[in-house]
Amino acid sequence: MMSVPFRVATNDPSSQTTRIGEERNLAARPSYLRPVPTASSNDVVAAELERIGTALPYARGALVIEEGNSAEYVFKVTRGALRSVRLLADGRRYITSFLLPDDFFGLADTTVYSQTVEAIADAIVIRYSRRSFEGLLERDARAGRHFLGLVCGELSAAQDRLLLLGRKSALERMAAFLLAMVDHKTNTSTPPGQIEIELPMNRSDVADYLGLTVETVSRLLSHLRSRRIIDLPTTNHVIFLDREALEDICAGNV
Amino acid sequence: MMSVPFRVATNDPSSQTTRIGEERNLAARPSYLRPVPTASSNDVVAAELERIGTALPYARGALVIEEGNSAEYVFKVTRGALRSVRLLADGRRYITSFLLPDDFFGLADTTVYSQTVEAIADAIVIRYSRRSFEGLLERDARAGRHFLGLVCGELSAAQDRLLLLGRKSALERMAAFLLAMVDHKTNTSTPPGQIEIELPMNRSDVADYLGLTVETVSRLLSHLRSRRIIDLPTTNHVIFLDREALEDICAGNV
DNA sequence: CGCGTGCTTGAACATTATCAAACAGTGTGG
DNA sequence: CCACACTGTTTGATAATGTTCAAGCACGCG
Repeated sequence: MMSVPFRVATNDPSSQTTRIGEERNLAARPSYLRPVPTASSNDVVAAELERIGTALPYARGALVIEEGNSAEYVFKVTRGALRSVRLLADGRRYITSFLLPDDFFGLADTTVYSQTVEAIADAIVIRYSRRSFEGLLERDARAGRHFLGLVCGELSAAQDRLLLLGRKSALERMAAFLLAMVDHKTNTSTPPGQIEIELPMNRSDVADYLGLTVETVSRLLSHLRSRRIIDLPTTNHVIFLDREALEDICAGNV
Repeated sequence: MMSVPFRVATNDPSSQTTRIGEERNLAARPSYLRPVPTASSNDVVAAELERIGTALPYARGALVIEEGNSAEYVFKVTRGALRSVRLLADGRRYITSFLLPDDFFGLADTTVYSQTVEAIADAIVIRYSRRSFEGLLERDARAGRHFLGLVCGELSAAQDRLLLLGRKSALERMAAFLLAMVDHKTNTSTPPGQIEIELPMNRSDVADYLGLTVETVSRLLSHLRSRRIIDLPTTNHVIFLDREALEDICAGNV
């Protein structure tokens, strides 16, 4: 019922094998040598992007972009996980989104970054200069449409989260979050009825994502465990014992 | 400090003079007769749009699009005001945005509308068939970039509202809302210190926009009035007596 | 004039935050 | 290798913010 509150992902499986600590410039051939586009829109855009991007590694905790800095680059996650953060003057924090492989970020900020992005696990991101990125959009109408589609998906996800924050209870938010997390892991074809995931973020991050406090998040998870809806063998390892119950909670059937 | 939580507006002053009850098809000349683009990007896109749009009037309370219906059209507000609504099964409601002149809507929904849009005042909207709209994007890279910019702006506004809903108090939300409303009215060049606006929406709409209840909204407005920060000569007429105080509240300085 | 809808105000209540303390896991240094 | 410190998590008690329920008010309309 709920759509996934994470940034939409593209479907190109260009799995980078770059290791942490290594840097690789993907801009190899000059533009006049690139092949004439023949494949599907997404493939062509992906190829164009690869030409102008640079893969960068970030260790857990590292700062990728900082709110207020000049928005010179656009990024795409290849590996790992990051968080996109907005801060208030008095220290209150809100996590706009968790960024996972194939998610873009920095796209919507045309002059200055409106949020800080930090790695919550060792990560690899591909960096594109905004100039070359805009050049791509200028030349290729398909690229524009492609990114329009991506940003529209993000907008739709953001609006789902507005409803979540504006009108749902703490327990409903938690259930929605867990379901979104597990649905994002559709690739892991585990047998139904015994699905499990490893959360890449800590309680504090979950709290700041759901607009709650760490204590409430902890209590809600304990509550779900006591109801045998989930299990928590370790802090970040969640086993889904009763997915339907979560969906009921999500739908408002306490 | 807060960015305006309304949809971004384009800058083309193509003020329609169509009256309520009238319908006008703007697609006059066939595409091969349209002039070669020479003006700025926005102007060209606006001209293209005018060619494929149909102006439609909606009376106060009328339904423009309904959540779940096939997303056949894209719209742009010309006159009046509308609300974009998401509903939960049990009746809880959230207002994603208020739509004012020059705002687009329906853009982000590619297959099915994800929200209901209703007129909260008599309104005129221009309707574009998605097919012709997509055709425009296909042909003209500038159109794609133009709308990418628009949707990015909306995304950024939505993220501001996520922070607002996730981390701000009721009073802070109210102050932010009032400031956003008054800033949206920058065209009315009233003398500083005595700015006033007429709210197009009722208390219930404000509540569903800020994630509060009608009673809380009412109490907050009374509170601000008793503090001589605003005045309310009639229910929807707000006079700003102390804008700085509102900005302080917004910034977290109670 | 009386009804209806939307707004305001009050009192009791619920949910979630805050404050506080204990606990678990991990890495460090003796 | 163990004790210690550090950070993140859990749990409990208390408090605050905002909701719910209830009643009265104001404005517009038949």
